[in-house]
Amino acid sequence: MSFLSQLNPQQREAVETTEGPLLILAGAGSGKTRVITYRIAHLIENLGVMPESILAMTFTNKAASEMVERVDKLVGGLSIAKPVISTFHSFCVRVLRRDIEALRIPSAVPGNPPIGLSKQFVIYDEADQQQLVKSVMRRLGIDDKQTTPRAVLAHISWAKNHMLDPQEFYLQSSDPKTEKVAQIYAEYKKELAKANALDFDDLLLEAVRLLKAVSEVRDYYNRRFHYVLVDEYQDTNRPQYELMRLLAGTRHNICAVGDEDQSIYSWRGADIRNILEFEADFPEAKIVRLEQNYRSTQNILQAASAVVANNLKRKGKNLWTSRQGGTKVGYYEAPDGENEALFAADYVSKYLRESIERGENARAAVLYRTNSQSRLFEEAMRRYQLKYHVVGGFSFYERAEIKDLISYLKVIHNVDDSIALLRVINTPVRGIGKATMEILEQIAFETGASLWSAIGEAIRRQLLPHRALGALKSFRDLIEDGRAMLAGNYVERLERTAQPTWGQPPSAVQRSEAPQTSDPADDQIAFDPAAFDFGTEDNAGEGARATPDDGEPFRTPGAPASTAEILKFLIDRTGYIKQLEAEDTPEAYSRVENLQELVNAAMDSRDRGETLDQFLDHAALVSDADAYDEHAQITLMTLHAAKGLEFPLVILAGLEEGLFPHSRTFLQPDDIEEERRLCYVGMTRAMDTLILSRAIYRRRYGTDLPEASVPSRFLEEIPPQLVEELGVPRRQAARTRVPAPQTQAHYSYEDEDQSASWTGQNRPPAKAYSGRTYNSIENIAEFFASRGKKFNVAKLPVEEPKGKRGFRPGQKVRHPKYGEGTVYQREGEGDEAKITVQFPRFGLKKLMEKYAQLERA
DNA sequence: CCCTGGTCCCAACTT
DNA sequence: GGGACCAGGG
Repeated sequence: MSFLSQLNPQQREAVETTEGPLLILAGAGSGKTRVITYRIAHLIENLGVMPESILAMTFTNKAASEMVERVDKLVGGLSIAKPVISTFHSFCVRVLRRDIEALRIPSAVPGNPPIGLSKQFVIYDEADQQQLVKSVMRRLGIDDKQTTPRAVLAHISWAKNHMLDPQEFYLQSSDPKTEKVAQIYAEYKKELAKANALDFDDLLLEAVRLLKAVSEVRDYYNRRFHYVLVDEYQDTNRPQYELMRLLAGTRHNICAVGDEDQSIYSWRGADIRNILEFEADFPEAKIVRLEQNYRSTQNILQAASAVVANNLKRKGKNLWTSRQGGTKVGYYEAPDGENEALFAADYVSKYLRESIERGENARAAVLYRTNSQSRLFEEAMRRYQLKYHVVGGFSFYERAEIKDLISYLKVIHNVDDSIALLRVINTPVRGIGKATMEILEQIAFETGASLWSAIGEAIRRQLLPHRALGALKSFRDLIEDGRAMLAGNYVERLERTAQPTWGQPPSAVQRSEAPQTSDPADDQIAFDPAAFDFGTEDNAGEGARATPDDGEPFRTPGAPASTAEILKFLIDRTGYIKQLEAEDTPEAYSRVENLQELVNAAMDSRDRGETLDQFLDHAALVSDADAYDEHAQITLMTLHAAKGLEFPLVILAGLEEGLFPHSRTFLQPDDIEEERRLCYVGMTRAMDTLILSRAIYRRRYGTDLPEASVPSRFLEEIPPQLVEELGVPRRQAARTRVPAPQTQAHYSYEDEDQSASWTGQNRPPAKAYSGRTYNSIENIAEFFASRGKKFNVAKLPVEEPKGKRGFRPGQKVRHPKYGEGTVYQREGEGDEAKITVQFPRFGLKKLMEKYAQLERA
């Protein structure tokens, strides 16, 4: 009971109103998360509600895990049962994995399998979706120059977010272009079904459809969950809204928390009406407003409020803070983007140093509108030797090598996943080229089956040249072996096929054991937590592997192999890592490291007792925002990713018309309002200091000449008395000529006398990035690798060439095209021999000795 | 059949 | 700044 005394009267009212619909309008920094977690704790501790009958839904995994942690602190140790705190998407995946087969309908043809997805469905990410749309468009003969797959996908997603199926979408389309999109949408949907796959939007849609269509399933959840909380309610879309209503059942114990001023996801289908019309949906609803801000100073709050006050579509509120005054909002006008970034680095480093000296919370964030802005800030931070953390951009699971291996797992998990299959069928190359693939696709199309079936068909009916068939067979064997490992009958398969293809056969005692059925206790009493394992762990029932057994592939013979074991098998058998190591470039080694990291992730997953499909779900559902590290001193991220966070210092960069607000939003007044809310979100992240900045000249694409920018309209919306201009007087900006592209020296502060400017004494070190001099070739390669660039370091000649006819390093040779050169290196033997030759005019060339018509010179 | 280099075209936010 | 695609050489 004691923790309730830590709340203000409004917060307390929100916490103690447990029955019936409740809308909590929580202004920025008003203690929203605190209210949600205390409310859960109150239900459990004071009212004796069973934890597992509480469901809280958030948007990001990060928000969910923070909530879990905080609830744990409040009621920790009280009970093993836990409330279910999950993202919408993860929740839906769990619901679907359990019961999606209830949506199946029997086939019209007796004996045929039922129509509809199986529990083994896979989740398609954006890249997968694009591939699929592209192939559909190709087949329909639609020119992808005029209508890009990207644009089509955006339309499809829009339709899904508004719960329109292809027919409905077609009926409402008014122009030929949209009609075409509807046609693609219909085909796309069929293809997904064929692949036993769902895209992100489907996860929500299908869960809603399931709950609507199957009353047993709905009843199950209604018996199970008595209290439902929804976080970030302003950002829910139509399917999420319906899901919430379905889960609320007849009890209507629904608690929605949100702030209409922070609605920033309308492009994802978020419907601000959900929050504005909550009372209409639930007439008996109670509304509590949290208007005391505990985060920001008065100056910051006033400035932010003044901006958002220009919006028409809002309920309006009066946020107040007891933190009177505070430093003014800073505004810095940089001559260009590079300077803006250097200013930020300079300011942050000074700020952090001073904070640390005063023993204060030393954390800062640079926020921007678009991910591509991060590059300049990263470079500036490195120049100042500051450690920073970037949220977003390229995520781990988007790396090519990671996607390759994940795709292998996907195919093993579900052979009909044609998109994954396409990705790996010739990766690493095994001689399955374009011609072969065209025939396979033809077969698949004609038989109406997946590519996998087409492979079987092609082999059975000998529809391809010998060599292609061989390659296909070896691919099929690889996948079948993986599947056998997964099913736990690898040994049987080995004995049956009598050709051990991989390493040494596991020293296993053969045991015929059916692949574990995932959930034998499907229909249990409503509140057995084990029956519905939403928790973070505790799947550790019957099927779980024993202790970790790194090193040896099989400790439990005959049992299904873990994801990690299958991964190791794949890496070994495909020679993926070996091939990378042979490349012998910094980039290749960093890929190897990534793969090792993937195996580690799989081991962690196994230790949590997860199965392959759970591992794949995780890989599909982790997001960039989840990579946020709260201990990092400096964080760079987009405004969207910053939602829900707070920092003592916030630098909000790129306040320019066209960038922020973004040019794509100019046409629609509603879109501009959303940009303004985004600005509000950004400004209210700041606790003590808020700096806004803008570049007078900005380069749009790497090489183009910089363009002059117009200050963002949001700047003018801030009352001038709250703002203080920082740094360089205007004359300096005027003096700045349009810089020639890529001339680093121009921006170094030593160039111009700016001792009186904002740079103060804290000059950037003269050395290049991270203070290292990159003078040797290895260093340069390392530098490029650290920036994700390709840079091949020629291997020093170490081996003695053995070939009798071969050319030796040092020899002079003549090439018909490149002229005379000197042999630098020789690799491989016989037909495989490659020699690297230094040509005076053309540089290093790696040539196949067999083909290149080299002569002695 | 694979690899490289050149060219074209794109570039908002994210579960 | 970079991904996708294509042509040409090995």
